[in-house]
Amino acid sequence: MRNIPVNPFESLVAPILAAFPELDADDLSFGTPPKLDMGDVAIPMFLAAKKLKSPPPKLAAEAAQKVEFGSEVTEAKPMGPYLNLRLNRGAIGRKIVAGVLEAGERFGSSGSGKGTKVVLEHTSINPNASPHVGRARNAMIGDSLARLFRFEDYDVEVHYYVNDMGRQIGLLVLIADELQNLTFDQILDAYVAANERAKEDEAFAQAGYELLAKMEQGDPETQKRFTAVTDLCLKGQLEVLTRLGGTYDVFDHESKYVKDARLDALVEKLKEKDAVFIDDDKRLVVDLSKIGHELEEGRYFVLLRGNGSSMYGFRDLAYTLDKQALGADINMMVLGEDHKLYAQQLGLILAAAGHPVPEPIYYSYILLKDGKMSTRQGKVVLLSDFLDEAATLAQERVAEQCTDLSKEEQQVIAEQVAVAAIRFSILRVTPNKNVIFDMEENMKFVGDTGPYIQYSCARINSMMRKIAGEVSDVPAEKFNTTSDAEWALLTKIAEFPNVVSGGLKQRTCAPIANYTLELSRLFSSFYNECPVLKAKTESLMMARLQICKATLQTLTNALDILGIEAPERM
RNA sequence: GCGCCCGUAGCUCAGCUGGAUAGAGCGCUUGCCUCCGGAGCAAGAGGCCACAGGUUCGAAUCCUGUCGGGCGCGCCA
Repeated sequence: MRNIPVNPFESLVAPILAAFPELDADDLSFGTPPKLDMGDVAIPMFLAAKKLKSPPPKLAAEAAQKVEFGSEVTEAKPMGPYLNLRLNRGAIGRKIVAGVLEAGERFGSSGSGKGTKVVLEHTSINPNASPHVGRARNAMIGDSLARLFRFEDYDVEVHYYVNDMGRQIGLLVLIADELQNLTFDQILDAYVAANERAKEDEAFAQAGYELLAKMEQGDPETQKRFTAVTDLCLKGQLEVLTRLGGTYDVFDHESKYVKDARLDALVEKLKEKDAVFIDDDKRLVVDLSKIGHELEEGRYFVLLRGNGSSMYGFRDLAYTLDKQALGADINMMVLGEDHKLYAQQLGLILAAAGHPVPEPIYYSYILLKDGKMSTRQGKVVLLSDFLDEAATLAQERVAEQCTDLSKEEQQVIAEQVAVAAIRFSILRVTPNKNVIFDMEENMKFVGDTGPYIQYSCARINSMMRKIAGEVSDVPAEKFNTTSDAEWALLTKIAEFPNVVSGGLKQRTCAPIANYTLELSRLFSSFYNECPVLKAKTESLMMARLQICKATLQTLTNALDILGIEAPERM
């Protein structure tokens, strides 16, 4: 299918350039005035004024006089530094609707990612407990980013790094042996207990290290025991993450990267720069100050323990090289803010050894109203708990609203509402800000929420169900949509491609989430002010139905990027 | 102590590649279901955009400092 660039104001460019030959298209942009009574579209004159060395207000006045706009412009007047135009809204609106409906599910994508491969690693939760919403922020950000890049035709491969190594897993394995038939629900308690005990029980802690050493040496029996525990965890975690709509292409196990010939070469490169040494405890340590790290804090990076076993970072380097061997053009990973220094350190090492440096996407922690989450104090919101409770509440609403649907159908919808609530509340916040998560607020489904967006979609679907036949994708020549509510909605729809490209550039879906809110609000106003099925004329009804269809298409495309499904009824 | 991120309405957040009168939601006050789905709409109250300087014709947006919060800083992953 063809990508339709919807730039409804394109036809206004040529007349301006004709009047001012010194300018080119890049000097012009189109925006919405703060109030619609100031004009339908505003053209800021700052850039053009700079080029022509004339004050913006003077240029705006001059342009209003000089430019010969065609029939699409009914009035041009300068307002300060802006040239505000009043337009033939029907003609421009028709272009917008036609563009959206022709592009369909591709509307918003410019397809610029075609032929570009992306490897994106995200989630990678330690196998120790059911994920809470804080951990899940990684999964939601990562999954939506994958969807965003795929929407733009990038070839995206999602990787999940399974931390099936390390001392803590060793301890967990020991505890698991004692308890027998460990279940996923018991793992967190077991994990906490194991770490507590290791603090007091020297022999137990030592046994953990020994087990880890055997694991590294490749002892098959030990590997089996580790795998049994980590698989149990991963399976349980994935069950919850899948409920959220997350998908993963490849699972990489940390234990695969204990020994890697490429690391020897990497260490050699560091030696050439005099950046590695063996310390008094026989550890292999990188001195990052030799390869660009300026501060004393975080200067040293340990690769191998005194007994020769590898540290997490050492394995991670091997893993990174392995991912790079896949030949992706873009290598991204979603990391918590606590990994910032660590990722920088890895980056320095990779760069010093002549390897490319992956691109990190950072996010900050989710806080609760009364402070930080604490697994040990039980001050957490488990993702599965939120989804269960939210789905129960949604189910009650759906049962009232959709009495003719089966219980199973109602449950499917309720689950979609619950997922929308959590994904939207997390995704709409800028990733590098802390979010304060309020369980109750997020359970109300009112106001600036995912369910509100879904509700807009359900209303449109409801109208579509009531009419006989299909709504044509080709608007009639006569497209008499002139009200402010219609115009505001249409221009917002036309913004979508820019929102997508902005998100791609900034590597975040937050602007897309906020866009769906703005669009839904404008739709609700339109819906309230403009009768659709009861419009005064047949042609007006059709035009409005087409606006509704274009709105639904845009919302659907945006929600798809966010990983939120829009049920036809709710 | 040092480094990175953040500070916008009572609360939760938009807006930040500098541009018109700083926007939503929740909560509070008022209207609106004999009208396409009230998970909604319309209106009101509520802001020294943390504070202090600077750059600019113009700063919530850029720079510096202060204060407040989050995160990190050599055998955890």
